[in-house]
Amino acid sequence: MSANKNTTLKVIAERAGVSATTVSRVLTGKSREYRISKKTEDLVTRISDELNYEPDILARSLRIKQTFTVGMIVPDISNPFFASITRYVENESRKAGYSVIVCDSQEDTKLEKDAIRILKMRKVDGMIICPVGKESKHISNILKQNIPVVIVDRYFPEFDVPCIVSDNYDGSVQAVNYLVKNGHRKIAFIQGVINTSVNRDRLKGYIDAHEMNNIPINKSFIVGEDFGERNGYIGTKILLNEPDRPTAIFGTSNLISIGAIRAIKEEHLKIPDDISLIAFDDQPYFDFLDPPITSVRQKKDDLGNISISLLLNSLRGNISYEKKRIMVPTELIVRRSVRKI
Amino acid sequence: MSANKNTTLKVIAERAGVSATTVSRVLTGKSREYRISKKTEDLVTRISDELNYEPDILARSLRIKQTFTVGMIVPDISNPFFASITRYVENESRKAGYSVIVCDSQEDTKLEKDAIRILKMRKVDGMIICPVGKESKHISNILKQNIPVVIVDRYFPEFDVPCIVSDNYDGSVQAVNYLVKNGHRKIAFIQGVINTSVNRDRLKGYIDAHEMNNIPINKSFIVGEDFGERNGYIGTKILLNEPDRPTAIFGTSNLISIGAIRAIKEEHLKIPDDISLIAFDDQPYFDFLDPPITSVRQKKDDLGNISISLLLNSLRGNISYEKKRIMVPTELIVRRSVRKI
DNA sequence: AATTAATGCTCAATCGTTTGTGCTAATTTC
DNA sequence: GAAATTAGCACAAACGATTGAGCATTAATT
Repeated sequence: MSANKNTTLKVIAERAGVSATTVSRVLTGKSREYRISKKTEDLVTRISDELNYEPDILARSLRIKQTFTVGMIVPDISNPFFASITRYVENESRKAGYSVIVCDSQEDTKLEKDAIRILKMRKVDGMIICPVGKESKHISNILKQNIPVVIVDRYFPEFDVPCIVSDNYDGSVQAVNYLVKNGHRKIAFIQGVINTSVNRDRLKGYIDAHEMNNIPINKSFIVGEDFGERNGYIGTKILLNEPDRPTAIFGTSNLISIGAIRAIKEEHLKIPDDISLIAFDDQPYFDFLDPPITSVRQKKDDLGNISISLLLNSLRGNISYEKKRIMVPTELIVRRSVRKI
Repeated sequence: MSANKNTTLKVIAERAGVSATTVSRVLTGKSREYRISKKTEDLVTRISDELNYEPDILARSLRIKQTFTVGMIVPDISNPFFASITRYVENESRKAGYSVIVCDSQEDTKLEKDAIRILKMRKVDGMIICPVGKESKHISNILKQNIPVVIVDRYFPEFDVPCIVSDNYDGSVQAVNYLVKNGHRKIAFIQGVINTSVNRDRLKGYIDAHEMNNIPINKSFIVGEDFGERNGYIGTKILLNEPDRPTAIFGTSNLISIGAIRAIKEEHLKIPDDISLIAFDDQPYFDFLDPPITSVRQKKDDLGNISISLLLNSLRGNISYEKKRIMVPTELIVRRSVRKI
């Protein structure tokens, strides 16, 4: 009925009248290799089934130096972006026989370091990290210890490790181009955590798109310092009180954009009549906001699935562990938050 | 520098010229108890520090039958409701020295059973389960094996186990009362997964509030069968095409309500002019929807924090492990999706 | 001075697997 | 019919920690 708490190899061995070694070999599918007779094999498997045997995973892990667990570190699990990625990672891991230990770094490098220490202590077979992104040394240290790691979302150009990232540059270019096409030339940029790859790439896209369109950059239009709602709110407040107010705001995260909407409402302005808004990282509810928000969609399913399958591959020893950067395309979802001027 | 991969008790023991036993006792703080001299104690701790010793948690767990891990099962980690709860659970667990293994049951009882099997196999010290809620036997089985469990969100009245739930009944009563106060008498109810406690309690609140206000129940106003967006959409479509259309819709989850909004827009109706809407489970962005949605807020922080601290308490052997149901109050957040008629 | 008590530690078993090596009996080979 | 294979398994040592019991040595007691 219920799994017997104390069925060990030894118990099965006794009942079958063989050694624990033999039982182990049968149950790990090594009967052929070690010439266990069909008869004993059947006997052992039968008894094992009857007793509902489940190997003690701790003992096994201790011996074989594999835990069949992967560690996942995210800056904020309650952010739908990371929650979605986590979901795909968990699903695929389970199918492959791995469990996922989740750590939330709360956008804090210190906690991230701690999480890495803990995951190493727990002997995870590999890690998927969505790094805070401000520092990288503690992450390159993992590599030196030969623990497979996959980086998602924010990457570090300076060292070789598989990274799965959205095409942030292109998404940013698309967004700005779209604004320009609609007549905007005064486009503000509310950035996220400075010195993260994500922010750098989006900023570069913003700048390059301006150049491509021969529009000078107004430095006071670039504000902000993290990906949170509050930052979007504050940034927007500042922008709206510029003497030369922008005609459009590009909020580089879903939360930043929500904060921007709050500030805009507070100033009794209308989107898009008084000011246009474009967001990064599309959310299901963007369709139902007032007005529906035009945004750059990131493919969270691909980010999650690619990263976990890359990790699993390298865990299985497939040398196809290419130390490459994988770009997942972004897509502009046009709704009604941008006005033609 | 980096944690030495192979510092074991034995290594320290050799360097210190003592036995592994002594080292173990020193490092687990049992020097006094086993009369280890201050001198050896200092020596051992010094060497341990120098070598950056971290105990092998697998070996230790194997021996002491504790893993310092807790399992967390949720129906959908990408649902902000569960993601938030998970966040609090993870934070508190880490502070207490526990790690969290997260499993996503995808609202599927079969996967939930599987998750339980896996977590047991991994010898988690305890579990926090947000059950799918349609079946309970597999959960009561865990209890029989004396694994501490805390249930969150959806509970089972039939057996004794700590449950942390929102006051769904009261939230529902508040919502209906508010609608009635605004002149509504034809109130539709789009329900979630039938036969879950959450749904039963919300439905009962809906019904009782009708009774309290002497309003008869119209059975065709009760539709739906799960907590998803699609269900909200379909339910609303049906309701809007009733001959005797309701004047207000009560969507019993955030996703259901989003689906309702989609259907209402599709039918070219206006909230709240043509139809009023009230949602269960407030979301940060509800404030920015068109119009801002009135909703019943659940305190996810309390749900998460109470459940993990209850579990940790019982893990620490505090007999205060009361097999009780803990109700977390809900709160009506009035915005502008309900019209006075 | 002999006995008792306290001090400071070690031995060896144990947790449940896995694995290299070795051993016996049956079978094949020449 | 002796030697060489092969089949079929068991022994015992890991993995790295914890723990009850025990053993010297020194100090205290009578």
